[in-house]
Amino acid sequence: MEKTFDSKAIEQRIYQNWEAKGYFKPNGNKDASTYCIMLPPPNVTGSLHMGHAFQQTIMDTLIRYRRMNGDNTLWQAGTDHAGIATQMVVERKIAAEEQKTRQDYGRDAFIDKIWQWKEQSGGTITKQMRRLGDSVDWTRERFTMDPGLSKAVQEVFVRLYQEDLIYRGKRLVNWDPKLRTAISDLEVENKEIKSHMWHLRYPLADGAVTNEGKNYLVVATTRPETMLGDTAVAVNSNDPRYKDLIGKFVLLPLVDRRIPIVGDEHADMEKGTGCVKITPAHDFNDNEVGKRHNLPMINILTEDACIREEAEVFNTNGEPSTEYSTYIPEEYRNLERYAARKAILAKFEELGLLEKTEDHVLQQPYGDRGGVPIEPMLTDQWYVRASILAKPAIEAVEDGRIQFVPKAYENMYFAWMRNIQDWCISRQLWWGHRIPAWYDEKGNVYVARNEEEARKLNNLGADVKLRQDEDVLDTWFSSALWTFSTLGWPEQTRELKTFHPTNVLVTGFDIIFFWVARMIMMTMHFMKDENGNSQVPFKTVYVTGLIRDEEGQKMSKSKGNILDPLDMIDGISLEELVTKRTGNMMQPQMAEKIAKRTRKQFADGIEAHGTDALRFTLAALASTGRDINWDMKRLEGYRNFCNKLWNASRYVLMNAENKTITRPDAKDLTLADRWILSRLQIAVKDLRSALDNYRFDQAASVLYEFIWNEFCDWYLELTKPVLWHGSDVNKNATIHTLLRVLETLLRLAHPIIPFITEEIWQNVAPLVVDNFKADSTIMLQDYPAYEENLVDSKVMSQLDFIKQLIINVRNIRVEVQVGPSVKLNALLKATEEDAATTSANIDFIKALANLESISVLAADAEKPLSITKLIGETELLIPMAGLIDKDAELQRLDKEIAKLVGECDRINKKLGNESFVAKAPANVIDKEKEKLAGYTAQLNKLKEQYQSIKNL
RNA sequence: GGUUGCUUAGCUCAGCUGGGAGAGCAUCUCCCUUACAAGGAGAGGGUCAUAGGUUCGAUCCCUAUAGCAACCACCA
Repeated sequence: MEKTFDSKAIEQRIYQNWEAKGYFKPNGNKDASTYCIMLPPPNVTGSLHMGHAFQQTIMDTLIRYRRMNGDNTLWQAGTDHAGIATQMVVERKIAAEEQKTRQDYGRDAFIDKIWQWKEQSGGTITKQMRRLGDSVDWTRERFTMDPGLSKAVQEVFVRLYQEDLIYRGKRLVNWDPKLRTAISDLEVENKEIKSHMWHLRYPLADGAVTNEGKNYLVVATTRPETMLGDTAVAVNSNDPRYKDLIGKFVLLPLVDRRIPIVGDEHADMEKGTGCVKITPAHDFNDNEVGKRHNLPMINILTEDACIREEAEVFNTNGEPSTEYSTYIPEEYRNLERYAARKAILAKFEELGLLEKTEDHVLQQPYGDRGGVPIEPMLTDQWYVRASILAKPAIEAVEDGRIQFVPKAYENMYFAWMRNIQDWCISRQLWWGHRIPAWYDEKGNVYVARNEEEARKLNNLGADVKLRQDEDVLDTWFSSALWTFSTLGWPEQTRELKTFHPTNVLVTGFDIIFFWVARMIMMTMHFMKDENGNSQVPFKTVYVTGLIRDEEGQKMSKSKGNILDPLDMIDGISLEELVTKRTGNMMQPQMAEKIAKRTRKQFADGIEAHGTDALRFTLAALASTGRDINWDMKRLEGYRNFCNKLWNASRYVLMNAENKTITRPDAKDLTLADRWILSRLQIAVKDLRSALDNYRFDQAASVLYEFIWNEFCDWYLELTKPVLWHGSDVNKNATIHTLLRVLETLLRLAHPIIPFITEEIWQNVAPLVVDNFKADSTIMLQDYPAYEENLVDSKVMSQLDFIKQLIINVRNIRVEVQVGPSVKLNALLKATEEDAATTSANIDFIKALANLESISVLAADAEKPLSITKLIGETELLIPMAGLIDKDAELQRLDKEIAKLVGECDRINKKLGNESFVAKAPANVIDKEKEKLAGYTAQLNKLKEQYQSIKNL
């Protein structure tokens, strides 16, 4: 074996073997319990980021753990077509390479182009998942636009429509003028921007005047350009300044539109001027006001947010209306919205109608994909009546059929679900599931699984021309069906029956609303058990935090702080890293800054750490669902840990080499052997409990602690005296124990660090596993079970004493500055038990503490001048008359005595406190008393030592 | 504006139902000892954000404050 673990070469070889042998498939055991995790489908053309690596490490750990437990285990994987994101990528690509738009291509050709792109780049992320060691059943990989899944989407749409849970309507939606599509509320991000508040004068009509005698009202607005679509001015009905004007009219400047003054609670007397311009077609609040007052809606914008040549006028129900003129002054026509704003403000100024301009900070809604301000826009869209579907979905979490880990996220879920708005599911895109609705020439709509069915169901003859709805569905519509569509629904497949409901969903909190909530709603509506009760999609939602950079910043391309998990695994040179971070940027001006920072932070690039180190780090950081600030040091530490395990294994294998090792008699085991076997059981117990409770951080620390601090630091050292000087039976017993413990802990650690454990196991298992089969794999071995009867607490306390003894000798060496190579003589004034332990294990003690001799003094023996330490009630003495630095030793003892006196005082005070004695529980009082007794005994011995040294 | 979470060693974070705080990294000292210098043996380091309260006892429970973060809503 090499001195270090060559992760790159070994990992890929191992993974290929696993996959080729079909180890990732369910075992099909009908008697076993089933365990299923659905991979949140990543964007098919995307690539792996830290969040994926994090979540997948957790999923793979759970899956491997369950698989080793014998469960019939399925990790279902697949990818998402990611409608907007993918379409944008391809649009950018054809723009850059061919100077073409999707319209140049035409719908069908453009979609073909996307499919080509998908074929070409679609494998990236699944390849990366393989590098992570993900044990997903690749034979069942799915894609949201597969025929099967598309059928599920269609079926769900049609059924929901038939149940009146999907409807079409002309409503105000969040419109992305760059992508020219509607988006859902969730896809809107508010950004704080500096802008202005403009106060505009609207002249009163019919000679009306305000209380103050003015012949105009002043409205305050941040969006003056929308005034072209105003259909009212609202004032508060209780506002003494204006209430008399309610029912009168203003004459809207520029278009001379006579519009009413209405009284509405929306107008806040405290804010602005108290008068609000009402633009029902371009503002959500105004739209509500419009409904309350039966106001017409005037759409003045095109789908790319330019001023129309002619407005569209609708009545309050969205039907075309002639109540107002569609006239728009020529000077504003076709102006982009912000140019229009400028022009309109200029005109108001010119007319003397711009009363004032104030600085104003406002939250402006932006499309999360397009990155431009969204525009509330009056369009025909499809909606899901989410509030109805939400009801059972809320109940399922309330009554615990679905549990969130950490639980705190349930509140977030409830808050959103209890106030859920209808979900706009149509998108004016080309890439996605086309809406299965057809229109005849009169505009009647027919929803069906296909055109033929539409005709048949509605008795439409061949002479009726039908055209399919142009729009596609929101990507999240198909992802919402993920748990059952991937298993074959609407067919009643065996997989669906076996694996649904699934067990755990591992995902980020950022998509609880986008995905988790909608998945629960859709699944519970469509999936029923044999009794007709709703099935949940999963029983547990494990919510991870976000992985941020070392400064706590979100990782993003534009910030140039992205870390690629593959680079942590394989390493990357500085130049490549800089190129990667600065290449293909949306804002090239940032490139220099990013390059500079990257060069500073990663002066030597990134070293290869191996998959296992990355996975172990991610597990160790997975604590409470909090965000994680990524720390390269942590990764290095755990890479060292993997190396430690590797070298410990080398030690074990070197000692087992060319020897016939047989199962030893129990009596031939040394104390150290028996101790590590006990200690191993405790690790097994702790690790199982950590994994059962989704505490991957605890699992990692149990492994780290056991492997490094117990197995390597103590046990391996304790085996050396046996292997070098011990009897043959002891040697055999110790080597056997080394192999047995190593083999067990490899299985224990395998779910988190699969590669290194497999590689070592292949060498260790043949030496210790009964009936070892040549082509077996660690991933299908039994996960270690806790065996309580193997835990010997007496052995553990004996070894604990030995450890303390050795540590104290080492401490003395440092205190008196005697190097570790100098052999010392030690004496003990020991309790009967400690004396027995010492003499039975004298070789261990002598070897690890590097002692020439150690002997137990008789109870009444004179104590020679020594440096002395206390181990419980036993005194350790190192006679070293000439070596003692009297002052230093006295000082040290002083310090220790003072500390103990302090402790004793505190406890005495506590025990003297009447209310403490009266009210504290008995066991707490006993504990304090015990402590006091112990401290007092120690104190006395220390004082004795102090005296003897002082008398020197 | 509302909600939730966070504030513990220089850094990153654990700390289960209240009984005088732990890890890794970093720092300091000594050691290339036949598994490992990506190592070994030791050491130092904390008013548990602040102020009140409940309690015999508070890092933990309650209230308020400050700072940070996220989410939701809204600002015409």
